[in-house]
Amino acid sequence: MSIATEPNPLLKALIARLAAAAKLPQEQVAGLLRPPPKPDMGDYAIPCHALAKARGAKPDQVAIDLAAELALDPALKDIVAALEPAGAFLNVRVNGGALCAAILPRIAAAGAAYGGGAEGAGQTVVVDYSSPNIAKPFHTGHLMTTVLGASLVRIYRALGYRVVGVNHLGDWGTQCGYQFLAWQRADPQEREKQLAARGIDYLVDLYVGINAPAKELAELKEKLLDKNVALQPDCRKELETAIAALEPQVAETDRRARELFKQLEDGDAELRALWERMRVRTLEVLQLSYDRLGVKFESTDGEGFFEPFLKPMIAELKQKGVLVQSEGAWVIELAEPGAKKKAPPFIVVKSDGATKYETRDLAAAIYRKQTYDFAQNLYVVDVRQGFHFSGLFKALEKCGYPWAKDCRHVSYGLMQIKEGDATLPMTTRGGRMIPLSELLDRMVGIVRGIVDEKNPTLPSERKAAVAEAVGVGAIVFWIQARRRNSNIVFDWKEATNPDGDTGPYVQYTHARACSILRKHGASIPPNAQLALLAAPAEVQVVKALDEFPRVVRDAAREYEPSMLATWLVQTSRLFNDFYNSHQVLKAESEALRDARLALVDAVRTVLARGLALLGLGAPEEM
RNA sequence: GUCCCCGUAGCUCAGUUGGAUAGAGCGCUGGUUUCCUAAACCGGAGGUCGCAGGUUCGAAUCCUGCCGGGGACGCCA
Repeated sequence: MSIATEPNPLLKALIARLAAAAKLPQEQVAGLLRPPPKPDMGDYAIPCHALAKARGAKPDQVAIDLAAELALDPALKDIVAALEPAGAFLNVRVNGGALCAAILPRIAAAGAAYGGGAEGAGQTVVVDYSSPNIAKPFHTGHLMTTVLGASLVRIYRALGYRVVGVNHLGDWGTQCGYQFLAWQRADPQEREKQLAARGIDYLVDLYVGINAPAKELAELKEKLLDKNVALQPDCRKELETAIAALEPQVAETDRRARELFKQLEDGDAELRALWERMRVRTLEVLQLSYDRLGVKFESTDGEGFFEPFLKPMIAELKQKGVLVQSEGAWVIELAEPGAKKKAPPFIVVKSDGATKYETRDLAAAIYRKQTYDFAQNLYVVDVRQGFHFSGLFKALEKCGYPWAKDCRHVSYGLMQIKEGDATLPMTTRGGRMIPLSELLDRMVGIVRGIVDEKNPTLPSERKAAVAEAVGVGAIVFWIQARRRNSNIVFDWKEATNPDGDTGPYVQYTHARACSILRKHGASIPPNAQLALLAAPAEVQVVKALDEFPRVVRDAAREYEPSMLATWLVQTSRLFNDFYNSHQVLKAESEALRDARLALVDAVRTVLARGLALLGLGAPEEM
């Protein structure tokens, strides 16, 4: 157990004495200890049901006996303020000042590293996240994986793990052929300009544009086949004519696109250079948005990178006998012998001989194990691909890789955006999608208006920095404020509500703490009498800070950054309560002022740290 | 049809390794600025924790069945 997760000295002593009195191992007592339902009932409670069995007495009596026994313990004299049996529970109220004096120095000593640890030393975690497809718009769905993945990277890194963030770019497939073809047809100067300025958005335009006739054709055919609509003969004829006119054109485009992609696969130098250029430029433009989110990848090996690995892998798997032929395709059978319903196989090579993204995922997983020797391999991908990943992991198991159990699909729900009274899905059919940069800009613009209103005297460049941190933070926090599997609706107005469970609320609380320290000017006195911090509001805040290291670990274990967000809001609320009811700079005495300054400094440190782990900035004023 | 996720206050959600009287925010409503940022704080109203069984001293939490919402399910990614 690292220092950070060890109970604070006071709690440790309490646990030791409780364990001795109850004649139980300390770990068990530590596990039983919990906060009472209401803070005014005490600081820690121990349920006595389990103890009652061992003692052969009623739980209520055990609580009473234990209280009497502990009251006589000299080691607890300065620690415990009250021992109150309440039914089957024993409530312990500790000496608040002593508790603060036990907790705050640990935070001051750790500083910005508080909450972190070294338990991950020597272990590697691979996090596959963001991973946009270059034929599809980078929209709010990618924002989810990017935000969640980046937080997991930071959280695991804080715990001492070596973390490899991978942006597994969807940069391979027939789509490339379509994009090449559209590129060839585009004006040479215009296309350069567009690619340089818009990156992936331009590639998507190319793909969508050249696919428009095919899409139209598909829609016409659907209309013709729709049994629910009775078509007039002349209308039917019209449809048939339109289809006949489109069909050769679409077929020709498809043929040429496939041909171009085949050429790329076969190593055509010119196409390869173009592909590389598109890929690099896409990443460069994306990085502009990534920078605003504080995201940086260790690897950008996309699907194309794994192309050379596929043939050898397929050959090896065939030789091993894992890859078998089924209905013309090469598959890994996943069906369990005794299962009621036959699970579909994992298709590695299509019946036309082409590979699929399953093939590349398989190769990528093997590559990652060989290259990084991960302890965990995480895929931050939306929940709809759950079936794919369970298949992938089972397939890896069938291939005989024991590390298949270390792979995990970190799923998340869908995000929609609220516009007025309407709720728009991020992938509207035919409707325009909001590009990421635009989403961020709009939010920052809204926040800039609030800053202008609330803090007009702030210099302009400071305003801009605050608006950026708070605007982007509002979105980033909103996404992480609920458990990742729930579907979320983004609400422009609510996300910036400083009274709500929002990023701006936490950031504002942090700015308040900074403001006090700034007004104080001088450095924090190092040897404050922390035991003076005995008011309930003070003790509640310090106890919350004490919880932080555990919350970081829970968030890592559950892959749930939302746990940090929840903690940040709760702690902010407690601090604001303290702020409102107690003066710091004009405290009753200098000694009390110094102690409160230490508390404020600790709050500032830990809130900033928590925000940073979630990818939010922490402006010192706003 | 099979599998996965979800169902808690009018709305958005915490709480789920089983523990006491189920908590926040929004919205509604009443109050707090000679005081460190009122982008704040405090109070009030608001609940058959989807339904029904079961396990347990104890269930929002675990098990079974059902209802309702979303998603996936052999050659798209």
